[in-house]
Amino acid sequence: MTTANAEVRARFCPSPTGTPHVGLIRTVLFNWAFARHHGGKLVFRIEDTDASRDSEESYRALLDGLRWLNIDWDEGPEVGGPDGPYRQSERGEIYADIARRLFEAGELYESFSSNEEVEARRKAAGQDPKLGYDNADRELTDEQKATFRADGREPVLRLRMPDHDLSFTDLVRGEIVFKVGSVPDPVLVRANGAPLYTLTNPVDDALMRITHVLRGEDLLPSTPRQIALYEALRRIGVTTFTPEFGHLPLVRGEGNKKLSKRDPQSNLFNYRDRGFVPEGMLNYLALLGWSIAEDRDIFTMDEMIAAFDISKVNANAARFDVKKAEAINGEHIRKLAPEVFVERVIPHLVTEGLLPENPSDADLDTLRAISPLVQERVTVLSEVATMVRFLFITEADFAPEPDAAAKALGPDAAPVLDASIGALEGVAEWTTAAIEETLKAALIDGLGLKPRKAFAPVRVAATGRTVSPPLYESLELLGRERSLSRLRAARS
RNA sequence: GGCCCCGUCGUCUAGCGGCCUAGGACGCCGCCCUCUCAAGGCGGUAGCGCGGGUUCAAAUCCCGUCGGGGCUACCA
Repeated sequence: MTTANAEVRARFCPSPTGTPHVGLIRTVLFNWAFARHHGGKLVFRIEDTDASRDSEESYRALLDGLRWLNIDWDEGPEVGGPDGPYRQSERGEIYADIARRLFEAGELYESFSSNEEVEARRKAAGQDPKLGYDNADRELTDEQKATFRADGREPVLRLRMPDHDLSFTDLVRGEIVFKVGSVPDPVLVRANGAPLYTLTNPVDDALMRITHVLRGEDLLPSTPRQIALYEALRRIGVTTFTPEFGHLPLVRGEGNKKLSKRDPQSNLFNYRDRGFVPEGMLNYLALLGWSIAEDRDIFTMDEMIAAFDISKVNANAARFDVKKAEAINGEHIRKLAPEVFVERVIPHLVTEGLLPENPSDADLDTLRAISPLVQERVTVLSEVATMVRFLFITEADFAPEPDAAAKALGPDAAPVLDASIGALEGVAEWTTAAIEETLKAALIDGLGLKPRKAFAPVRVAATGRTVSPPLYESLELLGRERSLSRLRAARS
């Protein structure tokens, strides 16, 4: 396996079906980090040769997801490049031409066997039908082919697999050998002339001069036939080298199975909607099969690029652990500059109906003031909404949560609320310090209450929840009027 | 069934022959801080699937075994 050019050219070539899967994103991430680490290129190609499954919506979702994560590519959709087009649905003539050349060179042959016929032959020979196609059509005579055609049958084109073992050195797993005869001749072109993934994927990798193929382990079994195709492509002069392969560990869900596309946990956008930040999402995904150091797991993408080494990627499957993903995400949220945090939180508050599309300056001032208090206590941005809700909700809509009220606004609360109202009415300057001093004097000293008992009713009355940002600051931001009216409302 | 991959705390991982009485992180438990919840600090819980080799020495190498997974389409 020789790499003709020194430049690393990795690629990402998803099929646009459904929503972006976190496993797929982990794959781009590793390709991207690999390419960037080596100062090479990342080629982005869309494998949409199956019109029945691919959709424009999925294609756009893919771009959207990548843009959100700030993963960029050097050649591909929207940025162009020397080997376009980058959507396989637009490369029909290229595949037809190469298929013709391969056929003329004897690398492909016409095969007329139907699945039923193959299965029948396997059974007749006392073999398991699951063994698949039996290479029976390899040496059909012209007369036999003419007979099939006379019956109205059109052939598919199959690749003649070589008569030697196929081995390669996997970048992640080391030496892997597939015994000769263990892989049946694959179909590359349908009877109607439509090219299949088995043809288009290696052909495009060759044409785009891809040097390193890093993909999921689920594609490992297809490697021998791809290497065989590469050998054929080299013989007809389409390319001069075979890329290196590296198979990344599968991402599993609950249980031991591969994380299903149907599982909501696999949907990248679920995480975005819940308020994962790109920095956290990527950091967590990077940990699925790789680690930056023995004693550290929080890092930036620049750090990942600097340290990424494909040979250090772990070969065993990894389970996607939402809890840990959230913890990592929380770390990154805390590292955001305050103004950046505010910017990213706004869309979530808009979604929750707590802010209009274009928030007023007053709203923004309030948000900026409360932000530092919540930034350090959330793990995903959507949590911010529940924490600051009490500040942005209208008085008409405000009401303490039933559970919280039951816990903290019972009969015992009456004297506490009365004392609080009386004391706060006399506060000269409505500031955090003054509120704290006043409340402590009235409740702790005055009523002789434990702090825990003293502040719970006030907190629930003012914020509606037993858990809130720090109380005095919250009251200051709420303002004297709203604070007192909520306390009075809770009293009655 | 066939082919192939994988096997360190519950989970993600470090480890690539001696530094390992196995390190970090998430989770969980406890303590501190404290107006709540977090965050932060401190401490604790828990693991090399099993059996043979090789070696002075194995989580690390080899074989077997068991277990898990992937693929097995005229999908990608």
